[in-house]
Formats: sequence, structure tokens, C-alpha cells
Amino acid sequence: MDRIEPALQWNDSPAACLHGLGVSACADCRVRQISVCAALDPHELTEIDSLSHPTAFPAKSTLFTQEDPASAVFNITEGMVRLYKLLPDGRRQIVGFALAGDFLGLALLDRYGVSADAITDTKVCRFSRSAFTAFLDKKPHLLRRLHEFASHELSLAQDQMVLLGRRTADERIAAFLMSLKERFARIGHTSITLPLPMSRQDIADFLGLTIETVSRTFSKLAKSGVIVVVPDGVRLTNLAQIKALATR
Amino acid sequence: MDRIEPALQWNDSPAACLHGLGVSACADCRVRQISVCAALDPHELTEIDSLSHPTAFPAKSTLFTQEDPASAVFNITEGMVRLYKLLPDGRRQIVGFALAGDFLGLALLDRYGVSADAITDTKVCRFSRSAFTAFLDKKPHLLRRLHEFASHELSLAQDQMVLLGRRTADERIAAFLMSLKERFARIGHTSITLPLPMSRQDIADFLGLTIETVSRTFSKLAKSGVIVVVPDGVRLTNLAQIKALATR
DNA sequence: CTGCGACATTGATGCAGGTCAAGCCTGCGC
DNA sequence: GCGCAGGCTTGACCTGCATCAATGTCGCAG
Repeated sequence: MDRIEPALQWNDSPAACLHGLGVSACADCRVRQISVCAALDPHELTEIDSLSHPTAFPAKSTLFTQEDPASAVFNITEGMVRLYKLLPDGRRQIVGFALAGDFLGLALLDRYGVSADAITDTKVCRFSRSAFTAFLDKKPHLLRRLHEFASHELSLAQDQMVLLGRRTADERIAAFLMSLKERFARIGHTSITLPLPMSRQDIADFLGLTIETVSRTFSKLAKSGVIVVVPDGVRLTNLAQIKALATR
Repeated sequence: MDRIEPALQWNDSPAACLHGLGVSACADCRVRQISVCAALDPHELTEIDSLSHPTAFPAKSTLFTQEDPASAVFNITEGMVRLYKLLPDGRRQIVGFALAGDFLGLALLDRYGVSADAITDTKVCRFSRSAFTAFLDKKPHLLRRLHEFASHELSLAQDQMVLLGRRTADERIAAFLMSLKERFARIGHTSITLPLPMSRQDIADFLGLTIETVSRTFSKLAKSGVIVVVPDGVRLTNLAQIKALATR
């Protein structure tokens, strides 16, 4: 319900935010921010800045819990967050990983639909929901942009349904690696090794597999030379092969 | 990407639409319509009426196909539609069934994210996307309501992820029956037997199972007295049991 | 009525991935 | 340094669901 993809634009400097597509500058937390609307003028930026509060969440801490009153909207500026749902017996489905630039809580419903906790040490800009929606009410163009985000989010969710309903373990892992790689690339992280800060259990719960199957699949791909497993990440040595698996 | 749940309000008469929460009256296709915004005045209703065109789709016909330019928004007034994605090798994942009152294409993106075709003979109100968005641009309150729909849609998609990733065949079938029952109830259909106009293959492709497993699970539930399978539907004879399975 | 095609059910068998159970690394507290 | 805990990998085995195959049922065209 809550994760929003990073925008197509990523602006590293406040100036770029001011100038282009950026939205909340969150200036006092010297934070890179993500574009949300086609244009906000300097006055509006100042206004939205005043709504935001920088907050840090250490690894493993909870941002919010499913069914909690949705009191805030978050924009991640650093780190990684997992979003998940639990069944009463403890089975867990991770519905997404949120990276720097992603929004949480944009559904703007009364309660959070998922739980969220920090995988790594994480920094966010926090907006109170009431202030955020009040601002939104005055800026229809922003709302429109936000709706596009939500639509994109839904599209991703539907892709994930295909993955969970109809793909093999190999395909799931490959698709996971590809999409994570693309998301990191979009936020400017293009190192040769793809970081995997989440645990094997997290990956398993995201892909509808077990920890053992994830591990075995990594080993298998490594053995066939498609990836190299390194501490806290993988190197994708045969992208074509992975892509083939991912889109088959 | 495109299905939107029927609203909490269902108004059967044009008068109710005019008066209360309803939106598009689609008057000339004498169609029951669904609420989308907190209030539209009579003038607005007349305006949106003029944007809509009644259209009929016979069973098995295609409303639109994934990646097609999204030229229209639809509101189903009668019948049932399946929304799905295909993998290159023909595997199919149905991401949702749309009932009377549901909107299709509300993502308002340039291209449809899924394919849609009619399961039964279906009637819709069709809005050209450009006219619809133009209208929307003038009515921020409508856009806000629409965003809530999309958020709810996303929430449903996430529930479906849990189902596909972490639930057993029995639980999937039970959850499917429960949610379909509730959706039919919400649009005023409360007969003793739950209609299942879609094929076993459709159910299988929605639940990430095979046709045989669906069939066997129905038989098993029937044998244990929880349901009775009838032509084109099931009777839920032990709701508590089904609910227990569905939410376990 | 007969035959045919689409769909559903049921049974027999197979296998991808789950489960159980050792080990093995790595980091950390002492 | 040592021991210990948490995470990861690997192997052996098991099972839930898929696959393959046969049969049944219904609607419809001729």
C-alpha cells in the first residue's frame, strides 16, 4: 500500500530541486530529494520544507506497523526499508523493499496497510500526514503526480503477482536481481557489485521461497558463472543470461 | 494496474447519484453508477454524463490489451471482466476480476498495464481518457477520491501477494471465495449461491494454481461439507470454516 | 438423436521446492 | 585468544502441488 518508486528524476542538489522537477528539499536535513511534481516554485518549496522533519532509524527498528493510524508520510533519504505483511501464524510476505527516494505512506489512508522496518541504518524525511494532505489539497498538480506514483506502484505489485504466481525459483531470483539493479542504478548507485543488504530470509519472504531455496539458487547461478556471490552482495557477471531468465 | 474496487456506496437510481456521492450517471445508458467523489453537483453530473458512452462487450471479447495506448477509462455496469498479464511462453497471471461498478484504466498512464477481456456479456460506460483527465483536472476533490481508489487497489494487490507467496491451495480457494462473496454483497448481489462465472482455468490463473488443483480443492471442500458445488457457482454452507481457512 | 468440442473431474505418477538436519563462517563479547 | 550466536550453505529426504492421462458432462450443431 505504501511504497512509491523513486521518480524518474533524481536531483542531487537543492538547486536542481528548486529548478526542475523536485519537490521537498527538506533543506535543513541536507537531503537529496525526489521529484514528485512537474514544478514547484521556490515559495512552495519553502513551504513544504517547513513541513518536513529529518529522522533516523537504526537498522532493525520499526518505522510503523500495519494497522497503525497513518500519522506520517516518509521519504527515505538513506538506507533500506522492508515492507511486509504477516499472517497470524507468523508466515511473512515482504511486499517491497524501499530505497532512498522512495515514499512510504503515500496511500494517505487512515491506517498503514503494511509494516515497515529498517534493514540498514536509515534516514528519512518525515511529514505529518495532516500537514502533507493539507498541502496537497492546495496543489492539485502535486496530487496528480502522486496518483501517477501510486499507479506505478500498483503496476509493480502486479508484476510481483506474476512472479509469485507463475515463475520458477530461478526466474524469481533473476527477476529480483535485475529489478534491484535497475532501482539502484536509478538512484545513482552503479557500482560493479549489486549490494544485498537484506538477509536471505528477507529475499525468501519477498520471492515466496525458503531461505534454503534462495541459497541453493544463488549457488547454482554462481556455479554456472552467471553471478559471483560476495559479502553483502552479488556481482552480475552474465547480465544477458540473467535478463533472459528474468523475462522468460 | 487498472481495476478499482466498487465504492463503499452503490447507488441504483440516477436520483441517488445526483443527490449523494455518485459520480458518472451515464444517464443515456440508464446505468447504475458508482460513487467516486464526495460530491458532484448537478451541473458537474451533466458535464460528466456528456463524456460517457455506453458500450457492450460480448463474453470473451477484449476490452483492451496490455501495452495498448490507454485511450479510455471504463466503468463496468454489468458483467465480469478478467485482468491479466501474460508471460512470453503463455503462462498467465490473472491480477483481478472486475465486477459491476469497478473502474478500469484509472491509472491514467499512457499505456494499459494489463489486458482485459469480458468473461460474461459485459456493459460498460466508456470515457475517453483525454476528456476524463481534463474533467479531473478541474475537480481536485474527484482526483483525491480517485487516488483513494488506487490506494485501495494497491492494498488488495498486496493481499494477493501474501496469498500467492505464502498460502496453501486450500487457503487460496477459501480466501478467493470469501472475497468474491464480499464483493458481490457490496454491489447488492446477496443470493444464497455465489456465482462463479469464470472458468476453473481463470480461477487457477488467479490463485497461482493449476486447474486440477482447483478442482480437487473444490471437491475436497465439498466432501467435508464446507461448500456445495452447483452449476456456475458454489453455495457456502459453512462460512465460519471458510473464513477460518481464509484468514489463517 | 448423434457427434463433437469445451470444460470439469479424478486418478496415477513425478518433481520443484519445502523440511529437517548438519556443518560452516563471521563478528562480537569477554 | 575462546566461545557463542546468528546467518548462510549444503545434503538427504519428503510432500504439496504439478503433470500426464483417462473419463465424464454439458451444450450445441447438424
